Amino acid sequence: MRVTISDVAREAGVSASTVSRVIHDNPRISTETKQRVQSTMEELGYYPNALARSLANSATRNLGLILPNSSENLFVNPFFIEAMRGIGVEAQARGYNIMFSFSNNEEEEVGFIKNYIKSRWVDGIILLANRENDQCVAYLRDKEFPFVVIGRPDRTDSTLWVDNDNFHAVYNVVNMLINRGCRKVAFVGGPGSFSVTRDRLDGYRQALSIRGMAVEESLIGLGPDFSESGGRATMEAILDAVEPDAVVATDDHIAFGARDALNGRDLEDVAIVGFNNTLRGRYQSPTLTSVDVNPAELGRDAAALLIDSITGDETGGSHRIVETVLVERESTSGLGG
Amino acid sequence: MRVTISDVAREAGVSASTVSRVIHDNPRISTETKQRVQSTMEELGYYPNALARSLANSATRNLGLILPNSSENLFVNPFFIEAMRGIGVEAQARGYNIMFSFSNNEEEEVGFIKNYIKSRWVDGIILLANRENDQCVAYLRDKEFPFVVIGRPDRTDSTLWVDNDNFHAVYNVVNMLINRGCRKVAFVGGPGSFSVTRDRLDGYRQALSIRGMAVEESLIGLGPDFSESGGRATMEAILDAVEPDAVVATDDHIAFGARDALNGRDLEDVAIVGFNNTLRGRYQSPTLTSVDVNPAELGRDAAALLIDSITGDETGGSHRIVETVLVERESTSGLGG
DNA sequence: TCAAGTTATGCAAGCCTTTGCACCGACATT
DNA sequence: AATGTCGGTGCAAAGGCTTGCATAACTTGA
Repeated sequence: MRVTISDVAREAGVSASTVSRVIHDNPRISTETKQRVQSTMEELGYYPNALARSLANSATRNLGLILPNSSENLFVNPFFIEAMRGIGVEAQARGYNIMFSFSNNEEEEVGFIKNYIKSRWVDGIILLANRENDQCVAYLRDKEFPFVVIGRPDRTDSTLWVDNDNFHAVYNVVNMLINRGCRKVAFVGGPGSFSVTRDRLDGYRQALSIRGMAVEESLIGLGPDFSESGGRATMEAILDAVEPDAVVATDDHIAFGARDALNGRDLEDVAIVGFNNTLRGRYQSPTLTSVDVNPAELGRDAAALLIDSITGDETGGSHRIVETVLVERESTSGLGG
Repeated sequence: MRVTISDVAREAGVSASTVSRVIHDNPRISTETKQRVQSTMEELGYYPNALARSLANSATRNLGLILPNSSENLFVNPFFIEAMRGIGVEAQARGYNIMFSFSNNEEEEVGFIKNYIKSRWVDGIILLANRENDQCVAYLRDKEFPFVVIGRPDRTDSTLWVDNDNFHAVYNVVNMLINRGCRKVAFVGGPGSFSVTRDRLDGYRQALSIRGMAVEESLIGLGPDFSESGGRATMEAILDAVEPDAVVATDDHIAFGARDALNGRDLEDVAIVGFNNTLRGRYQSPTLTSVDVNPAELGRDAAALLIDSITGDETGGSHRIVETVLVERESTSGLGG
């Protein structure tokens, strides 16, 4: 039989409440009693039953993590595992456990969330997906259950979120390209329905404007997804109208597709910058300059924000912005300094 | 306030025990009562509290997943996320939740396991690491706590495990290489302390023997780790003694290192086969033939085995072997049919 | 010397379900 | 008519911890 709080109490000659207060370091316990109880706990090898504890104070110190549509090729990039690592490390450091679910569609995601909440397994939920008009967000908001979104949500009020400064990231990239002599920078994005795409496009436009360069709409293309084939098609469409000297793609896979299209027209010298710093970009020749969005940090901050909110610490605000890092490789090395 | 079992009981005019029995579909409840209670539950939106339930029957329907040393570059290959997906999908399908921890070293891993067990959060544990002489395994065995290992453990008695048939996988690869005309097949492995390395080496030796070819020890090299640099050094050492016409490496990264060494001596035509079917192998030119170890299946089987064991279903045996698949690409395309 | 504080601790209810055992009424049996 | 059987329910304990309130012993102050 397992040793319980009352075993400790009996052995130490006190009541269970006293033992409980010792565990929680309640100041109303005398030093002497505290020490006696502590050594008794040690002696008996007492370890609190988390279930009973959670039941008593309706808080589990568990967080639920909802991973998006698992079948997607999203898993080929290190974003998810890295984000999970960031979340895990932060949570562990603060005494929280993580439960995760893989879902195949939005409906399933909502189902998992519902189950987590109703069965009372978790104190808060982390969403690793940031679709527009997200049902999960809607549900959580409706239930007023603590949650945090990685990626900027549709409505930023009354929602915790963590994201990169996507505007600024692209702004800097475009600025760098202009500094190095590029004059016709194309933008190849993913779906415009994602805030990440819109923010990056805004950064692109702004950078050109600030430098007094006209924004040519024919240099801008948005694809149907974040895939290589989407990038290829989008790039082709741009190339039918105009010939750029540099391309900013909102994902490495899109960038590879774009490069394919460029190569098909013997435009091997066009500079390319991608996003997400994938392993493939690091190895496939020529290696790809890419913006690292720092997924581990995104995860860490998301967990921190959520835990703060659960514990009532609102000093951290409602969101965090994580720095991006431009990793330069061969795909931009042909440019001047 | 949340609706509890006694709310339902009161509303339906029965006792809480009856409601509980209805939930568990106890045959001793009359059909009439059952239906009345069910509609009352529906009406009130009752959802059982998992904590109270777990406390009452000392079973949580949670599984703990221990991920190995997170800082390792192991995460660059899709093995982990895929294995996690397999585990997650199987567990979910059977009504189990997964809790995970990232740890930095073996000691931390044991700490997490200890916490999971003592705080009673989980009913079983899945180890995604398979070191030799693993402290986690030792601890779990000592506590007689249900667990499963992905990768063959040191002692296979009284332990659940899931692995590939590594012997057979390499046996087949070597056989294929011989069939296509190779006569000097080198073996570049990771540390010999891992069973996976030893099994694969055995398969290599056996394949040669069966075909009546002598095993030249100078064609065999084991490296210090599973890294690219390790593979390079090991290959160099082999090349100092003999010139192979094909190489079997026990990991794609090792294979890339080996290729580097070969290229350094202008041996671009040597065929190479790796393991783990990494994304990099798929894209870095020339693309790499590799053995896919089917990590999602490994995860799925591990979860299934563990859950069976927890629920007392021993019919599935104590281990499962997952098929591997050879994915042929350019690195072996120069060979004859 | 007595009321009013303090300080240290215990009591018991509460968190929510599960389940062994007891019970009750109805019907069958002799 | 007395006894046995059995289907259908309820009681209450158990699972282990937390916490508001009560209480007892001691101080303090007037």
